Amino acid sequence: MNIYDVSEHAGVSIATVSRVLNGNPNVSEKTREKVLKVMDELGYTPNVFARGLGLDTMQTIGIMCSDSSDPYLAEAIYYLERSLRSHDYDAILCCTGYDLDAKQKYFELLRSKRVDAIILAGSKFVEMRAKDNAYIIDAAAELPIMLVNGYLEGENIYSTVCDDRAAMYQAASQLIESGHKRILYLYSSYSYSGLNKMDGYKDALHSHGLSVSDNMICQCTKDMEASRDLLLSLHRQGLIFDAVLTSDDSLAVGAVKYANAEGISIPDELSIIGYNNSLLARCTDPEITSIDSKVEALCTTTVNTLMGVFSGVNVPSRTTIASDLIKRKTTNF
Amino acid sequence: MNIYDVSEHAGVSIATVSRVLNGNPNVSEKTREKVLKVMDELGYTPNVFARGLGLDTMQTIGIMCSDSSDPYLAEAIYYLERSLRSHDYDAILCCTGYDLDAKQKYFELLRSKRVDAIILAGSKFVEMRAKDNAYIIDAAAELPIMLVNGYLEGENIYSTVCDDRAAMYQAASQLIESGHKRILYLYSSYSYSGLNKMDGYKDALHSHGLSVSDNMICQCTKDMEASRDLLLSLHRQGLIFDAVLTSDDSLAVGAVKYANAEGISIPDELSIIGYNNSLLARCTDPEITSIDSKVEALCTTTVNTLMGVFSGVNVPSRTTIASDLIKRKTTNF
DNA sequence: TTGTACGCGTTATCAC
DNA sequence: GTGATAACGCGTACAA
Repeated sequence: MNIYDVSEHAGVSIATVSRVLNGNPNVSEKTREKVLKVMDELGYTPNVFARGLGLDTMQTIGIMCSDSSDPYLAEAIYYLERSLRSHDYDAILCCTGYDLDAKQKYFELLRSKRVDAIILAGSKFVEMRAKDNAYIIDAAAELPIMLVNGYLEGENIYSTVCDDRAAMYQAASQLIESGHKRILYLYSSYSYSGLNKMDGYKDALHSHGLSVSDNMICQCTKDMEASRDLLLSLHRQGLIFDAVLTSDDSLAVGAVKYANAEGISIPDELSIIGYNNSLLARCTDPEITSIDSKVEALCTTTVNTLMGVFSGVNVPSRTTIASDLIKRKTTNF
Repeated sequence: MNIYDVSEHAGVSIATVSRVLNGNPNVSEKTREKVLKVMDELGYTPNVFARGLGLDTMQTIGIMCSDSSDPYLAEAIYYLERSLRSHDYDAILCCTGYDLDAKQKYFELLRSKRVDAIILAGSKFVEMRAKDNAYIIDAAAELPIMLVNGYLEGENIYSTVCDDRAAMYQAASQLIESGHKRILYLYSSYSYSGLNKMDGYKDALHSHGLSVSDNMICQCTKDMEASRDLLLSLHRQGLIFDAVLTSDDSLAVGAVKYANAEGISIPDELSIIGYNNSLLARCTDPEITSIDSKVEALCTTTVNTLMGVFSGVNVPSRTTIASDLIKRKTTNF
């Protein structure tokens, strides 16, 4: 079943069928109706492979993410897919894990599939060493690269980020201004976003005349049990803290578990702030005050920017979206 | 950069280049090396669109799911993608929502993209009325349809399901045997899986000589706040229950919140069992005993079955995977 | 307004 | 072991 069958049954040429198919106005109403009728009768569907070959596009975008089962990334992928589809683009998903070699391998794989663009979802795709990002910058010569919550400078590379630094600055400041003096900072990675968050925390302490001490900044696997255990052990080692600020909700959940386990009252004795405002923040008792990093806005903006790139509009290479602090029961403000 | 360029530079015909590309043994070692060298020098990558047109496949599978941000489905999609990719297949994601018309529309869309198979992830794709599933059964004449945790009978349709009925039967039985007499059943939908779960609950009561009463079976939006509020209102209306069995972890989280809010002691006064053993079950205090529906096994089995279908092996049209009860702190066994 | 003919880059079927 | 050539199905100049 192809365009020739349709043309034959309708008694017109394939060019006319193609015109009808693509809404070309240079077809008489009568012919159009005849062709549409035949298409319907034959149950004709254009062959996307042939179309792709001719136009050199299948209207498909590659989405890379380290782990789509992570609540934050799962949401991002959901919004990206929905948004892309509303623009008639398909999304090929590719979960890469965290290994640089694997990321590069999958990146090349997607390129070989001739996707129209690659979206790197999450902050795990920008490496510390510049040379490790060269493969992205090089590829951008051939197709647009979109970063969701990551920043990389380069021609044809577009970043949409949440203002993590400001978000953390604000959160830490509110903690300080509500009387907290010893804020423990818990983070899980040194990504672009991770570093910004930490800077926000440090800046807030500085601005308020507090000193930043290394033992109040702790790295922890992004896992609630790991976070709980780390806090338990720090507490037993005698570390004093009256607030925990975390780079991810899962770490904050661990903090709530720690407090509940030790009979520490929240927020009277300990305040806790999470990040991402995911489902997790609403699971615990008390529910967690969390920074909303605006995933949906981040994703739709990314897709809108990409559509701008496709249509040749001049779009910003970097868009920053402000976050919100969602106040719940783990803080006293 | 195409096969002609390579053939020209290597001084061979395109047929030979194609043979080298596809590992055809009828090429002399010398020629092969020469061609490979040229390919490397020119940075040649075969055009997947052209290949797709010729072979009528792009090695792509469509994955449909109602909402990929749901923790359970997000995990499923992760495992499906990973497993498909390990077999050199791409995954096109399509989030459909819950509306039947939309599901049908996207189903046809994926078919028009000529994917090699469609995976329906989650139990939301089998409708109560048989005629509403006709579109799936019809499509199966042309491509394999795989259901993950849903069952539909039909030629070229393959289902991989968790034994929800047995899982619920076991969970309810354990509650009864540990002294519970009034088990409230909370569910969110009438899907294939949803009905099986409910049957398991009812069967367990019957087997243990307890009567099933309608007011102990409550439907609730799949949302923890909705669940908490429903239980609060039931409680205040005077309904007595000593256990809550739920069709989803989010409902169980709501039950924990309800108990914590009312000062009801878990598990002494109230036992709670969730479903899916998702992240959510580990967020609360106390952590929730939950039925592990074995998503990973479900997904890898689905993909393995699909590969069997592709290779013409005789595969079962239905595979059932046993679940596990993961005991935590909301039950006293 | 409509039709012809070619290009897109493969794979596969022949001949040699 | 290798090469010429025909599909594959569409879009689109260009011609009519």
